[in-house]
Amino acid sequence: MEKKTAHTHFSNQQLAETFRLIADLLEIKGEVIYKVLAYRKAADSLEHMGQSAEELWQENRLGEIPGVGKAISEKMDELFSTGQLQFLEKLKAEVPVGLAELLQVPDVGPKKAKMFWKELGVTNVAELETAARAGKLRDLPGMGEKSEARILAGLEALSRRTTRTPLGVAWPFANEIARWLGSLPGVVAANPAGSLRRMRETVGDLDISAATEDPAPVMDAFIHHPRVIEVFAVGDVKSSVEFDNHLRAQLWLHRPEQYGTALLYATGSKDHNVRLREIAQTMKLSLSDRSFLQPDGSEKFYATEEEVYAVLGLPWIPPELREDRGEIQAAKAGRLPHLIEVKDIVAELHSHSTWSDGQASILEMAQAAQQRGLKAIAITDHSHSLGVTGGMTAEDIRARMAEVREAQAKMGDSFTILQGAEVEIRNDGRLDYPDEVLAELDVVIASLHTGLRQPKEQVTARLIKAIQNPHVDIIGHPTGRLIPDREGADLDMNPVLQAAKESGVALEINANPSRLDLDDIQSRRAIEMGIPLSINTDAHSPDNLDFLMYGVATARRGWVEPQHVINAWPVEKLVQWLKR
DNA sequence: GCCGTTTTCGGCCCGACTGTTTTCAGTCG
Repeated sequence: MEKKTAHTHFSNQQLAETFRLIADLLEIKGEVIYKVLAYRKAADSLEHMGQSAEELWQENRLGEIPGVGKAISEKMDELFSTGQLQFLEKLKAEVPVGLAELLQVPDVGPKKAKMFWKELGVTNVAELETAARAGKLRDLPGMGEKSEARILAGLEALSRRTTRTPLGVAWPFANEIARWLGSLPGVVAANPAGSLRRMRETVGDLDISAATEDPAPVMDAFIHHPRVIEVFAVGDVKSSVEFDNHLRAQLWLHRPEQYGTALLYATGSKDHNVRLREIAQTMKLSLSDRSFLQPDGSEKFYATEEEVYAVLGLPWIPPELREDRGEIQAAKAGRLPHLIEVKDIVAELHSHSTWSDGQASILEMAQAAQQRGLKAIAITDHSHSLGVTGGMTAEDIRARMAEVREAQAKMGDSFTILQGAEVEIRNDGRLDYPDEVLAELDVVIASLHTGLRQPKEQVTARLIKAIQNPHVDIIGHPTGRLIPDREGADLDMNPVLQAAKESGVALEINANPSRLDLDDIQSRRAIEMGIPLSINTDAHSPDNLDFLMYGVATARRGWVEPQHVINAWPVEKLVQWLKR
């Protein structure tokens, strides 16, 4: 059959946004909630699947997407074929589209949005603010002065809130709070939960769970933590605050004997939990955050997640896998991956010294790596065309070799320093050094730093040309994205992955929490294709080496095992691979 | 609107918190 050609291209992200908008407008209109949830579920699937919906559409395979049935398939078909969606246009004529953004305001949901629209003619956030300031909200049914003030505060928070918080900011802070909670009298356990525990690259609010027999003093201590600047809600089991760094956090308290179900519930993801509850239902059990409800109405409590999974006939599933991306089926079949861990990494293959924009000498970087238990480090300073970094010329590389040898002598035989460079991929896809210079290096990383906004065909061809250079070992931060500010290059990933597979080049998972590039989904596709990965910190100073945990976390979310990662191999095997 | 080795029709998670209420509605996770 002939392949279909799209009238208009839509990325999965764009499709997801379209269906989320439909869901919001339908909900405000008052459509049955399950129809609304169905659109949101389809949007989630589109966002989280590794494949492009447009490709599936071309092959008439849209129905394979979980949560996409006849109606939503037809809507995507119309979008690809015509660039339009009549259903949405009619919906917009019924419900002002600006009302959807009202749902972003804390304490404003579909019911209130509809009421503000019908009673006051409010159709967007700006009009809501005007109405609230004029004191018009307080007289509406179910509203009062307090509700009006909360919405005003919510509007202010909304204008202040930028984006989701990068993991690299949220993780250290949440753990500091959790450790502090754990040190309070009577607290048996305290953990970050939610997307933070699943190590998603960005997180919204922080979810923290703790176990104690005596919740009142713990809750009281929490809301009076010296860094808390606002308390939004406080109850016996749950409270919600904002810290002075503008991170918001919820604390859930549970009795220690219920902590297993509680932590599982709070960790999510929502979809993972839904699957677990479905399994429970087949066993005539009802799983909640507090217990398993038995058919006779009694409850059984479990203190650990391991016990909860065991009741369901499953092994414990690492939080990074809990995204409903096949982990439950794998657990059932006894085929969970043996996920890579930080301790599996033996070598850092992407680091910088004072020979380019790094802050430390080669020896200092090597010593810092050794202190962290590594057996080898590649010093991969920038090449000269990346002017801002003070990159090396070919002559600099030869001069640097002497310093590497000196540092190697001081480090002794138990630690290896590799000669490397992070070579710029120029605008035409050629590398910054001639082949004979590249041949002298142990490790060649090729990276894009400029021209990331080139058209898809051009930037993809450029990267593939670099992949095909026989001296290149690793592609550094392949897409060039920066979290949360900059989208990566508009790469066509299929041919890029295919080229990496054919050339046997490793793709990097850059562990810098502002990069995490490749991401979890792309990493999983790469290992499924048999492409080797390399997890590196891109350290510009000794303490940057501690970014490793974020790269490993991203790899774990991508189901990566140690054998997939070249710098988790024994050093001898790694060195041999580099010489291939 | 989606989905099905319990169903092609009838489910789809539900409890905590707040505010405005005299027993509940809306929001949130």
